[in-house]
Amino acid sequence: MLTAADRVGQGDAGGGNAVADDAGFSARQNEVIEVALRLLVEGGDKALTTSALARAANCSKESLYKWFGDRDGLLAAIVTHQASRVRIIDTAALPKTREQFGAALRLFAEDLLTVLLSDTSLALNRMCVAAVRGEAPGVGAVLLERGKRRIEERARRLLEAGKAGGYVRFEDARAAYRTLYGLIIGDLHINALLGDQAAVSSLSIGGHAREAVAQFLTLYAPAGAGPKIQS
Amino acid sequence: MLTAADRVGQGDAGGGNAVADDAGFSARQNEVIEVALRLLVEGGDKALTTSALARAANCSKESLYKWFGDRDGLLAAIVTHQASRVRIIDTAALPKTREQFGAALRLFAEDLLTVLLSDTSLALNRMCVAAVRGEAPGVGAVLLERGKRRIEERARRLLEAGKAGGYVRFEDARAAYRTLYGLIIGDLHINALLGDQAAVSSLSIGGHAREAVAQFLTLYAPAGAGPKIQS
DNA sequence: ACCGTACCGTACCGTTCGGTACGGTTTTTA
DNA sequence: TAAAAACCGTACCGAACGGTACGGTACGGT
Repeated sequence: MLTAADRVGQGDAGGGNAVADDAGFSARQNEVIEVALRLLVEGGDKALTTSALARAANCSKESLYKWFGDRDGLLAAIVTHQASRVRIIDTAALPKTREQFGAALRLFAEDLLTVLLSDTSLALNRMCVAAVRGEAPGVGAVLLERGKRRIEERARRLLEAGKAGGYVRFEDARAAYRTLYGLIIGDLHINALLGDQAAVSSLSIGGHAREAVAQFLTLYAPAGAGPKIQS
Repeated sequence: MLTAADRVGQGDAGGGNAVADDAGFSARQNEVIEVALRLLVEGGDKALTTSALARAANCSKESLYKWFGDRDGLLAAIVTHQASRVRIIDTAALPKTREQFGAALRLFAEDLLTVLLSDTSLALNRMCVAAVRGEAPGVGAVLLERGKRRIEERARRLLEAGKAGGYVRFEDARAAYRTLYGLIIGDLHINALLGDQAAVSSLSIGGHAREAVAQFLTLYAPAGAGPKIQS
């Protein structure tokens, strides 16, 4: 028996000639997935019914079940699709100077804020959070693995580069990343997830990112450097 | 017409003699609410159906609807009830020394971690997050107002006391609180909400709280003090 | 011209849920 | 003690959802 996660990316297995994208879905399937994502953003988890999706995307429910297996498979497909869209700007050019390192951190902070507070990400996170049932992994694991983990990897590489260059000092990379994440996000994400729009609307992404990175550099400054005051 | 939020606390309006607690619910109603909370923790949002609750709590569905109006009213009642349970240890004795201030911050950090990562809080937050529908405030607003806001108030008073005592320095109390929250929680909360149990299980509450508070004190140390190295 | 495949639109089925109604029983009140 | 209110257990209803089945259509291959 295939689980929903296993089924992801196995659509169009009948031998058609459609080309699959990176995530393994045909063009038509991606169209449907994007309509599903739109429904999800507009009306939340409850609005994304198979009937509503078939109507909005001009496809048949039978096709939905052939492509995605069941509703959970559809949800997993949406998460996978969106995770492949959020291209991680893998700064192949690792920072060579302290200024480049700070700039790379600020860029990461701005990207993280922009993505996490976007309507799309919020709707997706709400869906995955709601799908967690006790011990079952569910769709939330897919989002964790294909979304957050990859973002964390990017930051970890950046932090290691900063450590190698002597710009920051830390022992536990996991703890350092958690601190960086906390300084950038704070309680913004959970407030936004709970529907508090005021917290998000009155926020300067650039300014907040700069402040958070300055705080991080202060905390993880090498022993020799004096305390850096945030600009 | 009453909204779900308006109805909260108006149970037992028929003239019974039952005594209402702080949140406005009778003893019997609190029994039912706690059973509902247990169902929610065990099986998630989907498991908390009116029929299941009536069966588990040995009450009739008719009583449920008389007490709470509709399902949303029941959910709001659960949130209100739990928020009133999490008594904020209002440290009436504000810190008089730097050590007391640090200890109070550490206690706050431990309380915050313990509460936010508890099964009950996670289930409640999952429910409220899932209940957010676009522009409608929903139950999430109740949790924000009666839960998070009050915790934030406690921390804000603590921070102001620290500022008055000269232990910390900041301009924007909101920003300072967000930093403190971020240092304490990091990405632990969202990971736990998404079902990642590994991130939570391998965590020493006390140690992490101490570290986060040390970082906060480093960042917000008054200008005169030298950089404090975390113990 | 014929076939296989993929697909659409619609209808349909079994289940479940929120919400209501009713008879019988317990508890409160006078 | 008797009326009245609250309550329980069960049954019931309409609606909506996940999932399936079927007839009809477009299209590329042979």
